[in-house]
Amino acid sequence: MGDAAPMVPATAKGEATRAYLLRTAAVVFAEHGYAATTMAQLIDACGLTKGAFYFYFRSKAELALAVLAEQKTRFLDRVAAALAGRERAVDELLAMVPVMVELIERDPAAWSVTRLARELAAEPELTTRVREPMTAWVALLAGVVRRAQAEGDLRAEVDADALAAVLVAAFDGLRSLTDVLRRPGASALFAERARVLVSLVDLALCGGRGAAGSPASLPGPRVVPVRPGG
Amino acid sequence: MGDAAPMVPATAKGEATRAYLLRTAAVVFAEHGYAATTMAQLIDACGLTKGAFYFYFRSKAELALAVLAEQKTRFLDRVAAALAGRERAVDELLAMVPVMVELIERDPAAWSVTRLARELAAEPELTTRVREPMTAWVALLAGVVRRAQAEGDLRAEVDADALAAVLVAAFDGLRSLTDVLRRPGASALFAERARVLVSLVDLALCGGRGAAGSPASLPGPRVVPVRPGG
Amino acid sequence: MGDAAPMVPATAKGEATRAYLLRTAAVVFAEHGYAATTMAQLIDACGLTKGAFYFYFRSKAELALAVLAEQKTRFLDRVAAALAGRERAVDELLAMVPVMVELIERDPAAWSVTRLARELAAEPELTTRVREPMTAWVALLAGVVRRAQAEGDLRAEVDADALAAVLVAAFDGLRSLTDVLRRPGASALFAERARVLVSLVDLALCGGRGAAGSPASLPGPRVVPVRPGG
Amino acid sequence: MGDAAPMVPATAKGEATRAYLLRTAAVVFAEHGYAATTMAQLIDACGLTKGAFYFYFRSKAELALAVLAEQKTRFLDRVAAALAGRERAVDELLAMVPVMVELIERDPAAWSVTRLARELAAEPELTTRVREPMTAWVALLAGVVRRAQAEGDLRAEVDADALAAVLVAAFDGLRSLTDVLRRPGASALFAERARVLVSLVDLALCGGRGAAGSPASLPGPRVVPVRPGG
DNA sequence: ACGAACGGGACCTCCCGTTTAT
DNA sequence: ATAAACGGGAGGTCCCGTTCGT
Repeated sequence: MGDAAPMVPATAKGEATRAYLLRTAAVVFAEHGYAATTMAQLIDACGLTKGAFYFYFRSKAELALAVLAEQKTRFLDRVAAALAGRERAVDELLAMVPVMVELIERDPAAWSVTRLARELAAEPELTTRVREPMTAWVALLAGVVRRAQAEGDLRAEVDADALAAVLVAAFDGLRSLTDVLRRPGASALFAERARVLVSLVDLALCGGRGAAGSPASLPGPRVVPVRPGG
Repeated sequence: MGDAAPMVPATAKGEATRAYLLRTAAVVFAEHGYAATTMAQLIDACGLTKGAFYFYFRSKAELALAVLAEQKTRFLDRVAAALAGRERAVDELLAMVPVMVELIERDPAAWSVTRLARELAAEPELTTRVREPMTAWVALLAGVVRRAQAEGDLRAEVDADALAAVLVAAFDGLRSLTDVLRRPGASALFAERARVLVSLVDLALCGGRGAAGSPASLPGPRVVPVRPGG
Repeated sequence: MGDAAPMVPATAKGEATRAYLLRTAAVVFAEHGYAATTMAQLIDACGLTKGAFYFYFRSKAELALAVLAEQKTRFLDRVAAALAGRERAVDELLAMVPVMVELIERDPAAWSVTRLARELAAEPELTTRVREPMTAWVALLAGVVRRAQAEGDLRAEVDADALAAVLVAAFDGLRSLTDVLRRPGASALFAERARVLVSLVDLALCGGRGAAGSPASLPGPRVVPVRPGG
Repeated sequence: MGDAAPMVPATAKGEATRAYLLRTAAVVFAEHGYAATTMAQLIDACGLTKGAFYFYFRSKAELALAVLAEQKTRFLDRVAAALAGRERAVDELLAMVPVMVELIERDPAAWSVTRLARELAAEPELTTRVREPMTAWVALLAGVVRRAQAEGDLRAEVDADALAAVLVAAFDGLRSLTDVLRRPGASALFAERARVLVSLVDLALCGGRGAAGSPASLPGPRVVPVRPGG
């Protein structure tokens, strides 16, 4: 979708190799970011030659862009799959964050997208091509929000786009903050804070529905943790 | 003494220059980030010479760290000043985000801190020195939250530290997202979304108090905008 | 593989180039020392490009270390070869210095090793890797001394290690002194003084055996020159 | 003596300061060598200002040259003083090395001269001015050797200049080697090896006289250590 | 004599994307 | 395709000797 990339190999094997490179590069980028990652590292990690590598991707930026695009689709799809089968949109909305947390825990490269996007956005000529993944996320969420509003499960006064943006941003910020303050148990911390975020939304806009049928006035224990570890 | 141990200027003039460099560098860093900022840029942005920089800061990293520290203090102080005089902690809490938004609009370098922190955190040896600004923010917020809880204006079940982290992260993420999606009117968008964030907290945990005396059940128009720009 | 881990060329041609670089660098280092030698010098001395060097050696220090190692082996081997076939260890010992003098005259880079070692030893992290060549020399000599003692040709009371160290040091010092006092005829001077050194050892510890069958009491003219050039 | 330096302060206080700077610089140079020593270090170590420092010495090279000259005189004088009062030249000769060892142990900067000389000799324009200290040493020794020969205590066939050069070179080489192989007990090792050097000379050319009246054929225990520490 | 700032050169390092032989 | 070599640019660091007010 909107690949815009040149050099798409014709053979099936070529396609497979390309996919492999993309996935491997995603991991390396996720670890060091765009600028700090060197072509040599990338090439090494993939185990092939400079020549071969440059056969698939014209340049570092080209590669990063491709990684971005692929990773976006991949993650979006997986989230959609995990969310499928829920009756009401509001349930999707509230389940989304935990699902994402779990996905990220299993595949840390998954959310590398935003980091890459941030770094690439700096170069003016790439800005446009980089917005996609972020806007896609916001759009996805906004759609869910709107459906929930239509179904009467979420206050109608809220601007769906704004709320979606806030949620994406908060999630990304949380990930980022946890990264900076990296220390033992960071992963658990991240998950817990993400839950706090969800419960904020739930309580404010959905009447505490997330708390499994409990009355809105008081958050259920699962949703708003009463002291971490307490 | 020779110039082996500059770093701490002896005269008032020196102090002034150092501060000037710090402020100028903050702006440049805020625009391009750490890695993408070149010493040359820094140098001619402030009109001094290479020597002057080397005189005050041993290295680019040293400079960035100093910017970080100064900016943190500066911003923290200004927010504290703007918040002073409020009777209840919950009012501080709810007012904080708008105050920060305003500060940032007036002085875009102010929030450059987190961007710098993120980039510097990548280098393992700096990680420790970089955590401070972020933790300082979280700690500040957590304090306010706890006071609001003690005063009975904010649900006691919420973990203050987690909530504080979520707020800081969300705010930062919002800023970041707005940056990536930079387009005309981004600033207004940022402000508006920040308000959405606040109202989430207000509605979820403070009973909609921020809505200037209006009953909790429905957000006042000022607080939760019904469609952006509408 | 990419160029992240060159250092060990895969092909014969690569091996040859590496060896060529090593030998060329040895000459340049021998002339100017480590610190005073610039990468640019090195690069155009061998006619290749910056990239080529970086391809084979991570850094200047790395290069110097490699030169050190190669030159040590090389020189050690050549001396060993030139000494082979002598019946008694004492003959090896006494022949060694002249042999080395000749080798150095033919290939001035050969003894650059010690100069490099001295300069590199200054940096604490290299000290360890730099000791090798020197200790190898001392060890080699000490071995010969011990064998000569065992064969009854050299006074047994002398500590072999100490004597070996003195000889290596004296030889190196001589070379160094001659360098500093560089002037026409320095090479001949060096050779002559080296002979004086040998004759000291011969007379003191081997009974003047070096003097080709002449009685110990008086040094033969070949061994202890009566006036230089006379 | 042959100071050749400009900027000789007229006042007594100026003279004193200059001397102080010279001595302090000698220590710093002794530790790091010429190239690795920075002006800032020097200035710092002396505790005064750049301006002040440059008032006394036009440049780093100028300073090093001055240090060289001063240190040479200083050391030469002290050795001469320590040697005075010996009846025969041969005794002076044999005592010289131990005396020097002791001096160096007490004042490590003393022998920094040769290191400085070596480094400075690299720059062609300084070569001439740098030879002095080394030649002075050789000349001093050669004089003693000649007197000993005249007094009949040292074989006459040996070329005095060559022998002197060998001794100076060997001593310096020993110092250098010990430096490179720096490890616990280096100082003691140096002293011991220096004794071995002396005994070589003694046995070869003076009939084992250093061994306090013992017959020439066998080195006395004090002179040629029978295994170190044994 | 001091602190500050100048001013510029040189060096090492790093890495990107290409090109050549084999 | 692989290893080797090209080719060049840019950035950070370092430091030297000078100069300006005070």
